[in-house]
Amino acid sequence: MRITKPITLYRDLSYFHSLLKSCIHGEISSSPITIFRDLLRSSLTPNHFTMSIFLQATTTSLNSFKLQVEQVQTHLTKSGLDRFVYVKTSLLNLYLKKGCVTSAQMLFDEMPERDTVVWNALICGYSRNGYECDAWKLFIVMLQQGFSPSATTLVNLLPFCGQCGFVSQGRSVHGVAAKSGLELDSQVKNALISFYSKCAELGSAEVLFREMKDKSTVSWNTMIGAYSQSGLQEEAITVFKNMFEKNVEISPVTIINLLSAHVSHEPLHCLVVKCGMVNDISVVTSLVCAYSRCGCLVSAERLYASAKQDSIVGLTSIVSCYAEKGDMDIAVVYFSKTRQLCMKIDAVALVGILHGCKKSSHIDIGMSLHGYAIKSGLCTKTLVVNGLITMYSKFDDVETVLFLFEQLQETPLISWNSVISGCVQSGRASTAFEVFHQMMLTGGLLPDAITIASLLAGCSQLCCLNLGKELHGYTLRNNFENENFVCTALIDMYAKCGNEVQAESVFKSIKAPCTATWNSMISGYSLSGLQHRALSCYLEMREKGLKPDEITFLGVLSACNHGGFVDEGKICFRAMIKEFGISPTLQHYALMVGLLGRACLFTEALYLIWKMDIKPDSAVWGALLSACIIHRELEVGEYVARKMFMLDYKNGGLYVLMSNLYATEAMWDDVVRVRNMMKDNGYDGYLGVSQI
DNA sequence: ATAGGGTTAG
Repeated sequence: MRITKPITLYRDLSYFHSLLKSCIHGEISSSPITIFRDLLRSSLTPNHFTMSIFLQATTTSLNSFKLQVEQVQTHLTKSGLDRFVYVKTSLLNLYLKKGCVTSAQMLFDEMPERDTVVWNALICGYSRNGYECDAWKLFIVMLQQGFSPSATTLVNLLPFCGQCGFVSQGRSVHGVAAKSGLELDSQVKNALISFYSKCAELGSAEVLFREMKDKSTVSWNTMIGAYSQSGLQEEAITVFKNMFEKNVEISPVTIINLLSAHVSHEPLHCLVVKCGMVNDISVVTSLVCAYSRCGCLVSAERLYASAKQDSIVGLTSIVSCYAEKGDMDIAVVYFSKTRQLCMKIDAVALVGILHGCKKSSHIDIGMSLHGYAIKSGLCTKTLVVNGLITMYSKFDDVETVLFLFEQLQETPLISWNSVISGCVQSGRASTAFEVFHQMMLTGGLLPDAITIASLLAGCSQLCCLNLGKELHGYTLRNNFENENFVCTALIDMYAKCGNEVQAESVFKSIKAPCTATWNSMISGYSLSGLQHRALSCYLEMREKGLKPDEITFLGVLSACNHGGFVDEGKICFRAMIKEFGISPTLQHYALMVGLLGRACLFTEALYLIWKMDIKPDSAVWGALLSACIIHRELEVGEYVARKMFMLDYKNGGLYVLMSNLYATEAMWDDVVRVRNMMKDNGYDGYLGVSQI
């Protein structure tokens, strides 16, 4: 029989130190607090070294509380261990990690001596907690007090200089780097490349990158990211190819940056599998986003489900995609999942789902999301308020839009733009102009292409040619003439204000019009009664190799409708479905039915309606009914009227149309019957109100 | 040090 001797561990300070170090590297799951308590229970006394490692371990672990930090500080003061600079630095880092900026600042102010590491820690902590200006001021004080910055100092400063648009500050960091020789440091160089690319100085970034001799994976990634953020996909791919040829190791960030440059995701997915990155949550999340962005929601959801970890970003991209499509039921299910998983919903996640509240049937979801925004405190974020403004303008609730806007703490241009376009879209163009006037008086902001495009849409609505011309002048003075949205709005404005010649001259001045611009010209011609020109414009567009979309066909079909071009209309309608894969909307059907009906092709029109894969609305039936009245087609007319009555008995126009039809046939009894029906239902035909 | 989800436009 063998007796096993119990193993007794020799537990000295270095044993506890190595345990705590394992916590920092995430090698063991036990909490640093537990280890520290064990240490105190043994007869050992922690020294300054123990405290420093313990504090670092606490900073990395997620489950420590403010109360415990204060206990630690008391312990340090009592034992006198806080006289060591690096122990205090560790404590400072802990405070900053927990967001206790004021405590950290107090600690810093009380320090009798400081080294570069402490300065760096506070600069970094300020910028991480959103106090970028204070970080910058602290850097100045540091220089004034004669401390030399280290590479870490500069590397801490450059990211927020890039993100917050501190262009001149970032340039002076470059100056400091050049003077001190820190420019040679590869981390500083990478940070500089990133800074310049964020400040739209891609040229400077390229020069730095080209001159760099010791390019690391991070340097290559940074350059790929720089091109991707500027929308230069080809250049991003070229950098990646070079990187690959030079056998530079790729990292998850390489893949993420390529995905955000909208590089085709299938080959990248293969690469991810090959390189064994399938367990990297950031890479998988980016792939989920790429799949949902291109509408492959099934793949996105499957991939998301396969991930080992949940992520708010991946879920948000799926939610946003469903919301965008208008599938609010599914979007809400996924959004609730986020909450069930106890994930912290942030501004981006909330805006993603808000974006989907477009129809009046979504008003309840929208309002409860607004309630959630208030409760969670997210309502203070400009991003969220902008999202709410857009949502309420889709509900035509201009009063709430203006109320929300007034509550904003800061009003960047994008918020003004949201309100202005919101008012226009709600049919309140004159309010939009009032808001714009206020912006010019108070904001110190200048309108951009988006402001102008929204205001031009307002001019179209009000038929206000003079204002439109003024805006046209502004676009010429400010070189907006190449902005697609502005050009399109200009053409639309001139056409709707009856100035077809100007609309055409704007169109002809554009070097490479996009589909939307062609669309506005086609509809413009059709609106001005130039149906033949509308059709030739459509043909010209196709000759140029541009792909028509569903808006194009609205213009084309309405031209055919007004011109009575039945054959052309049929050809275009077929081309739209067969050649371009566009499913007709209710508006397309209404135009097509009207066209057939007016050509007396009642059977064909009825067949088209019966074959529709969506439920015809009163506009579709109404188009046929109008044709019946023109051609005194009583039989079809009565059938259509019954359909319309079942669909919407409140439609006053229906009764008027029907009584007119009976009147043309001198069927006076029926005229009286319809008029009585109208009175009984309380719709007396006076529902329509003219604006002019 | 590099990174993924987002608000305004015809």
